Amino acid sequence: MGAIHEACIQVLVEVGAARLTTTRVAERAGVSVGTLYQYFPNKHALLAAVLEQHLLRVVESVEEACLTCQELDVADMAAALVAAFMRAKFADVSASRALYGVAAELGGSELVARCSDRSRQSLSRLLASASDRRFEDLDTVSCVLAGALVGPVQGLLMADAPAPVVDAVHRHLTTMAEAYLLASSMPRSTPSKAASPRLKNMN
Amino acid sequence: MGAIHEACIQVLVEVGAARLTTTRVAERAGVSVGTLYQYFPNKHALLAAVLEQHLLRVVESVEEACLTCQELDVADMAAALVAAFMRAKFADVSASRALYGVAAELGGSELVARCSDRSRQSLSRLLASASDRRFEDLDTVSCVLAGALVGPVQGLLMADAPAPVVDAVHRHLTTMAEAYLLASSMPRSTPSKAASPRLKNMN
Amino acid sequence: MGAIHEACIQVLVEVGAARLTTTRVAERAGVSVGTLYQYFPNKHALLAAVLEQHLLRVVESVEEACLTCQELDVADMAAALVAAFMRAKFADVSASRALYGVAAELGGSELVARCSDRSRQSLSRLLASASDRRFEDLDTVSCVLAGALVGPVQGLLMADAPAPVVDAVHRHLTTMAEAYLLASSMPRSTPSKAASPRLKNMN
Amino acid sequence: MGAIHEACIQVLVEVGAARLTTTRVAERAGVSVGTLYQYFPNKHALLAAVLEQHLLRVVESVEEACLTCQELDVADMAAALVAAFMRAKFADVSASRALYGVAAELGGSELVARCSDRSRQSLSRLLASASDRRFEDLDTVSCVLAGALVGPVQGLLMADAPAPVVDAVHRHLTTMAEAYLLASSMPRSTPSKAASPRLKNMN
DNA sequence: CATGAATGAGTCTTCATTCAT
DNA sequence: GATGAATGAAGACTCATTCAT
Repeated sequence: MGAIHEACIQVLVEVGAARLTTTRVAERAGVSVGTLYQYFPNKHALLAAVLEQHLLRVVESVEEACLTCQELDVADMAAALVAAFMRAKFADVSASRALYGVAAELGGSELVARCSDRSRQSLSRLLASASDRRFEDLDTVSCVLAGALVGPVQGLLMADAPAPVVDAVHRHLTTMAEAYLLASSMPRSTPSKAASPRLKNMN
Repeated sequence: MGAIHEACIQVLVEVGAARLTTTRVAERAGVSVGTLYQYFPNKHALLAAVLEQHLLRVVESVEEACLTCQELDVADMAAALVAAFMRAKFADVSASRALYGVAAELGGSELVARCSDRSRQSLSRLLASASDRRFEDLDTVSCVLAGALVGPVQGLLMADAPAPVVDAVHRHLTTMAEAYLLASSMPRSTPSKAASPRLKNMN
Repeated sequence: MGAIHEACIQVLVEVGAARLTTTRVAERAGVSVGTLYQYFPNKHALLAAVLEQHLLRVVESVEEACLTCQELDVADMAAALVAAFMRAKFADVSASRALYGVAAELGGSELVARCSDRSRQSLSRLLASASDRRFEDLDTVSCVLAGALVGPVQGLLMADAPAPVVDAVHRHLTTMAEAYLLASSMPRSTPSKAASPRLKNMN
Repeated sequence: MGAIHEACIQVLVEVGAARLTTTRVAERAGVSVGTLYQYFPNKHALLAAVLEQHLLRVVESVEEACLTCQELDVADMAAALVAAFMRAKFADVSASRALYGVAAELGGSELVARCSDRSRQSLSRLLASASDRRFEDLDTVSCVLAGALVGPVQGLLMADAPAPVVDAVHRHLTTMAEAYLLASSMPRSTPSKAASPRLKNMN
């Protein structure tokens, strides 16, 4: 079963979602089609299972980072979040790339929606605990932040960007996340710390 | 033929990329399959053409905004850019949504890459002309910025978000773009100087 | 289309309903599977169409006989009915035999029910018009009569009975139909004709 | 195994012959497929066994009735015969209905033929012993009579007829059988003579 | 003996593409 | 140029049967 799962990813990476056939996956897994269908009721379920695992891995990585950074300041949160997200996405680049197509194909499936939601909720919780700042519209912020990470990373994956570029983008995403979080929040009544907000006010 | 093109989008919207067939498109366009094949060598070409038009529309909208904002300050650029991008993407929501799947399917096609590149170049040119700021790593900034807009917008489209949410995100994206551009650049020493930007224009 | 229809019957005759495949039918018809599916939405529809034609042929033959014998006496009706039914069933023995399996497979389909009904109604109308007799429970009589013809004929078909046997059964069925009709009815008030009824009374 | 046998009938009743699978039968019987194949060499054998049992039950019921009515008069024979046949067929209506499809599928199998033959022979022997009448063409009569009972009963089963209809048909079948037997025979000259029937018994 | 996972040939069905009219 | 019937390769899925445990 794990073999089929793995084979599915390999086929996805090699020929893409459009040319993936159950027979090919079975062959690659070293089993017969019949066996494949003993574990997955149909092709769609197979793809969904594979996609789910991938999405969950990323979501869990994000959730974990969120829990770890609880109550830190916004800058630390931004850095940890970006790092966790990229680590998860780049853990298996080719799989991430291949599954992008699957996610699109499975379109409006609640699977994708569910994972997005989980991430956003973790994010909202995290931001609400920020030591230095207070957010008005938590849901919008977390939704925009999540999207703003996903977009560029997707771009890197699709373009098969080389490591230096990935690193540069990583740094920029951190900068952006921090800047955005500061810009979309107000300072908490804690002591003397109005430097960066003041900067913001000037724009 | 425009009718076929239009029909293709309609079918895409109604049944999705997976269930789109050349016959269905032809029927919807009020012509025969044979005629369809007179204008497009194969299904792939048809989809590519439709996708290209869509992407070009967005790219051109962005390029136009870039030209218009040349030499303004970063804050104005951010606002104009986000507005132009969202206007283009939300001009035909269902088409945008439907074509998302097509873009994924056509995967690494150079079509998508080409459009991304064009946008990034426009963006780079634009940012280089900013009256108040100077960027070190223009390419990374424009690439990250572009991705950071695409991501959240994609999310809105897939979730079929209602107008108020779209507006909220629009505002946040503007905030984010501005904050990011400021955070990733340094203040220009001399106020009114448009020499290097002007040079840029000439390329 | 007629070719496919015909081919379907041939395949049915040669390999039986269980081993009939759409590909085989198409091959036999000298067309491709695709063509077959242009005329019949699926295998079931094809079989249903073939069965329907067969059943309709028989039903129409019976209906015609019923119309022709209107208002004759019961004995003549019985003879004509049996003759019409057998003629129709034995017009294409192998097809009749082959379609028996199809009818069973398509089981409770309203197709079979509809045809049975049509026959029974014709029969009821016919019997109601008998010049010499009056029936109390027309529906039961026609239903039993129809079944009593179908049963033995089915037996002949399945056993591939030789002509002499068929003829003998034909004669017996006529005898039986006549005897049954007389036994299940009462004489009409018309003049002096009480011979056969009297026989009935004695049983 | 009886459990498998029984399970087979249940599956037949519930999902029909077309959707019957060996696995489903095994599951229903509470054993594994492997075990099923220990008792039946293949699916066909299983179905044949089940069908055979059913047919034999009916045949034996008829044979028993035939033995019991030996040397009675034709009217009593008809009544007893019809009653025995219907009792057997309606003992398990759903099973009878389900097995109809199996019988058709197993088509020209000698199984069906063998059972028909046994019934016809019993019937012939019975009729030969009739105290009041003498038949010329015993084989044709019994074959026609058997068929004339099977046909209407099959119709009732397929239509899932309600009890009153079944009763009405029962009565009509009795009338018909009696009428037919009288019409296809000649009166015996000597009343009490059981020589030839007795001879028949010895064969 | 029982088990049930594995097998893979065999079915139905779809659809991009062609080409004679 | 337009048409749309014909094509047939390809794919999803089923299920009778086997055999190692």
